[in-house]
Amino acid sequence: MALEPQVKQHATGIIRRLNRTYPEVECALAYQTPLQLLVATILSAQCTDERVNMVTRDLFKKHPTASDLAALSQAEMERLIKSTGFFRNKAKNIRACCETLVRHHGGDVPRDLDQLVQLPGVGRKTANVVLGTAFGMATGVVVDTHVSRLSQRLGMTVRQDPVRIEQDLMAQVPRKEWIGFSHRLIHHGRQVCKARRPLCDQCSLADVCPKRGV
DNA sequence: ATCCCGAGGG
DNA sequence: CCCTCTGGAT
Repeated sequence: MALEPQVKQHATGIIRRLNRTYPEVECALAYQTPLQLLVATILSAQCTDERVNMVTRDLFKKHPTASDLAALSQAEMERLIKSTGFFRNKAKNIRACCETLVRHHGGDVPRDLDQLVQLPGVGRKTANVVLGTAFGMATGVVVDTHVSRLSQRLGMTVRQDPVRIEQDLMAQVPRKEWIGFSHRLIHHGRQVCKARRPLCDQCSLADVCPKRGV
């Protein structure tokens, strides 16, 4: 199914503006290894990145590797990550996830989307972040709450389902831009195109946005 | 569709 | 008080 030329032009204009506005932007989560990015991304569900970084700074200082993290008790892990919310599920998932990595992957993170998604607590969004950011292997566009909201406002999709949204975006955005596009949209969504009160008067995408001022 | 869940903004 | 924050599993 061929894409309308004007749809692709619309996307090109959005990408160009994002790249000019945020030439340096990258992943806002702090990490030193792929394993740490994986854990930080699991913690980032329904939580601000600043809070995740506060928690992981202490967590990774004493427990930097998968085997360190797998060795923590459920109660101790819960205590360390409590302020990120969903702490029971996240603690259980991180422990099981690290246990699996130690047992089946030598404590390393697999560079494979299908294997990543099988890990407890790891969905498509998390897997795309890790592969694209830590390994430089873009397997898709990262679709989180910000990317969903902004791609809808910008008229790049009318879907609600994250998988459908990702398909629409992958068709409009060149592969080499997938990860940068994701991070810039997320950054723009936090700073300007906010969920509650979007700052349309200071938005560098306003001239190509169907929803500007709404 | 629903649950998990703390923290901050308005 | 209500909404939102880089979701995932059931």
